[in-house]
Amino acid sequence: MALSNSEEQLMQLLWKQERAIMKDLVEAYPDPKPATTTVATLLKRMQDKNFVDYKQLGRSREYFPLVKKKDYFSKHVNSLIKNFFNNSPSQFASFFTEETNLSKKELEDLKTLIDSEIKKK
Amino acid sequence: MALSNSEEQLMQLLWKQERAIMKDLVEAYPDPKPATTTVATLLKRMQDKNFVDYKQLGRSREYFPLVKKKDYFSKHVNSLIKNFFNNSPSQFASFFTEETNLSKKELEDLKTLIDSEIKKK
DNA sequence: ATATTTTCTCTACGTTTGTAGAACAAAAAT
DNA sequence: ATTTTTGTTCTACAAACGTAGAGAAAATAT
Repeated sequence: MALSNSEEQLMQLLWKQERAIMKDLVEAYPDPKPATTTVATLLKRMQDKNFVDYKQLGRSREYFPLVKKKDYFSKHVNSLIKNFFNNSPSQFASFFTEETNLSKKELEDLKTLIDSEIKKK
Repeated sequence: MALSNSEEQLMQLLWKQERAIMKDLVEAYPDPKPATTTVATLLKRMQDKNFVDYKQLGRSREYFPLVKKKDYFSKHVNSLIKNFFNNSPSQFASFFTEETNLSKKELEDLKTLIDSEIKKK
């Protein structure tokens, strides 16, 4: 099952911290910070969905992600591509290149990168 | 306000058809098709959210999107980039290039495309 | 003219989400 | 030892979602 929006937001914080106890997580929120119980509820639900787990550390729990950001992200992009671009990554790529405002330098870098990818093939 | 998942699915159908009456939309669904009332409800909610409008056409309504697929999509990508790549499109681009399995030809094409973007700057 | 089909609105209902209080346990501070 | 802080679970509750039936109006078919 997928993460809801507010769960995903919390997940971002957890990815950033790698492992964290409740307090750290609550503090990492921008103002207005949610109630601790809110975060607790979210963490619980995320455990049920198998996105996080924890290790009992003395009095409190150290939470950590069970899913890598990269993997999670990949799925997102893939479903975007699937839904919006007829499942064609290259169609997506060209759209992206035209629409996003990359600077000249960024474009050059990207080109270099693509070159090295081509070499790998 | 954003579209929910099932609303977005319907939106995809509408974008594909450009303008469509209820029946067309229901039929465009893959099996199992939802009840017409379900689609009607979704369309209503989408009107409230200002994503679609309709024109009375004889006995029935011809629905059409108020938001371009391109724009809608841009927002998605942008928020992805914001959330996952620290707001750096080029970081996203490199991730994308490495992770997606583009063929050699697709990569070449992309390179050409980037070149023409560079020229525009 | 009457029956049938199409479409729409209203209503509904179980589920998921966003948010948090109450209450309790354990640890830390005094 | 008593108070305070911290973290957790349970419970709650309104809003949003996914889905669709009932009923009415209008168009079409017979």
